[in-house]
This record gives sequence, C-alpha cells and structure tokens, in this order.
Amino acid sequence: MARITRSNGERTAAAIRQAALRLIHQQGFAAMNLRELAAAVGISPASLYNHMTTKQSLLFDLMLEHMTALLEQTDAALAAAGPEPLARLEAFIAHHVLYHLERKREVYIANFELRALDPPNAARIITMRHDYEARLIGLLEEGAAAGLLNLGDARISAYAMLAMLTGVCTWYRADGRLQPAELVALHTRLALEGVRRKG
Amino acid sequence: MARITRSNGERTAAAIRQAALRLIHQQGFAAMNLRELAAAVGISPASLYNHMTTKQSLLFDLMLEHMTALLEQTDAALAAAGPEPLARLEAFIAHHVLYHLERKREVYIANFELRALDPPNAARIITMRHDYEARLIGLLEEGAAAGLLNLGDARISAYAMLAMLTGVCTWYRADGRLQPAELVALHTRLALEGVRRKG
DNA sequence: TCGATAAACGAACATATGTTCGTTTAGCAG
DNA sequence: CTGCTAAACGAACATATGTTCGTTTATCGA
Repeated sequence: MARITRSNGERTAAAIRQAALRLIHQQGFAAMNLRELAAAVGISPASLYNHMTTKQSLLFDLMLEHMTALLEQTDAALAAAGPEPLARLEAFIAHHVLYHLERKREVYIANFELRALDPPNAARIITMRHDYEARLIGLLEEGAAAGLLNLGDARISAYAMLAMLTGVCTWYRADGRLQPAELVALHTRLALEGVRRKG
Repeated sequence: MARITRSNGERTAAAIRQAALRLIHQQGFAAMNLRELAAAVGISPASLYNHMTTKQSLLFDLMLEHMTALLEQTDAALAAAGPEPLARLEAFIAHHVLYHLERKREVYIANFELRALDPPNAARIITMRHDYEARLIGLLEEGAAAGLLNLGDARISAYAMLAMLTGVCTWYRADGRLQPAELVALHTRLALEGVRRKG
C-alpha cells in the first residue's frame, strides 16, 4: 500500500498527539510502544516518522505545548482579575483547577514523565515549571505584603497548594458526581483558608 | 564463576529491594531493566531470579510491603492519640507527613506505578489504598459530627488533603532547608485551617 | 496535464530486555 | 568428611522495540 486516499498531514499529526496523550497517560511513556501508538492512529509504525522525528521528541513536543498554553492562559486570567491581591489569588486558583480538569492527561504527563526526557529537554520544561510556580509564590507574597495573608513560608505554601490543586486531576472524572464549578469552589476554600489572615 | 564467598540470601534480597526502590523511583518501573538492577546489586541478571519470581512480582512485593506498613503504623499512631477527634486528625496528619518524608520512594512508587501492575495485583493494592483513605474520611466525619469541622464534602476534602500532604515527598530533600518537624507543623496548619469550623 | 512532494506501506535491522538453563561452588547439617 | 542446598555464573533464547530504507501513490501547485 502507499498513500491513503484523503489522508492529510495535519489531521494525522493531531491524531498521533491525541493517541499519544491517551497511551502515555494510561501506561507511561516508557511502557508505550510505537507499534501500539501507530495501531491506535490506524497507520503503520513507519508512517509515524512522517510526523515526528523520534519518540523522545514526541514527548517533548507534548510537554512544551502544554506548558506554553498553561503559562499563557494563566497570565490572561491574572490580567483579567485586576489588581486586588486576593482576587488575583482566587483567579489563579480557579484557573489552575479548571485547566487541570480540562487537560488532566497533559498535566499528568508533564508532571510525571519529566524523568523520561533527555536532560536538555528536561531543563527547558523545568524552567517553565519554575516560571509557573513563581507566579503563585509572587501572588502569595503580594497578599502577605498587603496584610491579607499569613504565611508560614511562601514557597512551602505554594508547593502545598499546587500539590492539592493538581491532585484533583488524578481522580476527577468528567461523568462524576461533582461539576467543575463545585470543585473550584471547594478547592478555593480549602486552599485559601490555610493562608488567610485571621481576625 | 559460581557461588561467591560470604554470599548470603537475605542480604542479597534486601540489596535487590533497596536498589529496585532507587531505580524505579528514578526511572519508573517500565524503564528500569533487570541488567541495570543486577549491576547495581553487583550480581548477574540470572542471579536475580534466586530472589524473585518475576519483575512484576518484585514490584508487587515492594508495594505490598509499603501499604502494609503504612496501614499498621497509621493505626498505631491513631491508637496512641486517644479519642478526641481533633487530636486524632492531627495525629493522622503528622504521621502521614513523617512517614511520607521517610519513605518517599516507596510512596512515589505505590502512587505512580499502579498502572504497571497486573490487574489482580493492582486490585489488591487499590483495596489497601481505599482502606487508608477511609481512615481519613472517617476522621473528618467524626470531626464534623462533633461540630469541630466544617466540610464541604468529606471525600473531596480527604482527597485534597492527601494530595497536599503527599505532595511533600515530591520535593523534600533530607539535606534541605526545613526539618521534618517544621514541615509537619506547616502542613498541619494548611490542612486543618481548610476544614476547621469558624467562630 | 504533469511533476514534485507528502504521506503512506512492508520489511528489515540493530539492539534491548525478561527469562531460562545447565553448571559451579560455598556453606552448613548430619 | 560428605553430601545437599543455596546462591552465584555465563550463555543463550525468544520476543519486543525504536528506527531506517526503498517503494508506492494520492494530492496539489504550476
């Protein structure tokens, strides 16, 4: 066989990314093999290489796209929230939860497959993750400076909050009992009460 | 070569478990290969099979030992905490953080390599994890019933707390800035303030 | 219409990997 | 001492896996 009628490069590349997200999320990057990926897309293993350079670059591209989108959308949400520190913090939390519900597979992969990246690729993703953490740490410090928050330690508080907020995407099911808006409300309260200034 | 002078089955088996914990934690179960594990222990790949039946069973044994210890030690900590709901909740949190700091590799593996287990093995570990979660949910419900806590949803609160408290072992370094006792204090406050009844 | 390119294929390669086998020898019970 | 067992080895097997190669053919701009 050769080229398939109505085949299209963009569509195939997108199908590969989607299938890879699903398989890596289910099994992990090392456990996913390219024959299985190809079968999921409906092409031969060799054809994958018309749309990617190596298995490693496929993983890196997925992570890079995710981190880029996360940073951009976070900045947009903060810009829309205005200047008030607590409002900005709440906007960050709400956006984080919603984004993580919506793209749980990407998030999971970016968090747990870092070790599968070549060191140079890993370094680039780690830098972007630090940028993201720095935004929350900055918000917490703003809130503390304004006398609105009471932090034991801004960095630890940020890590703890991120762990809690990100945790939601390990068990969230779109067909589950709770709606995204409810999860945002519950987690906003759980996160904020731990750092809000009392009295 | 044949049997090595002063070789000892127990010692080798323990060395295999330790090396496996380290390698699986670093690279993931699928990415760890038995030749590398054998080299880390200082024996040949074939010799591994004097101490384990398959690679799969090695992973399962590690997880089973961890979950068993976690459940036993948690129950001991709760028994020592007495009957008061808030004291029991604090004891749970403190024990959880300390255990997770001390055995971060086991925890990480038990959390993220479930997908690498055969379905029957996975089912056994999942049951034990549910048992563990049920203890926290029970504590939260006790506290709510006593009027001490104000929960949006006991199960969600429990998941969020566990995610936050477990998150500590993804970044904790024994040679880091903060001592375990400080981390316990910080996380106890962060976790409790989100659920404590106000006024 | 036609040629260049894109996008697919089957087949194969080189290597990696879990596991088994037959053998060897140290340690220990009798 | 002696023989059984535990614990190691090298070698090999069967399969899995990332990747390449040469080829084929649909698509599309000129």
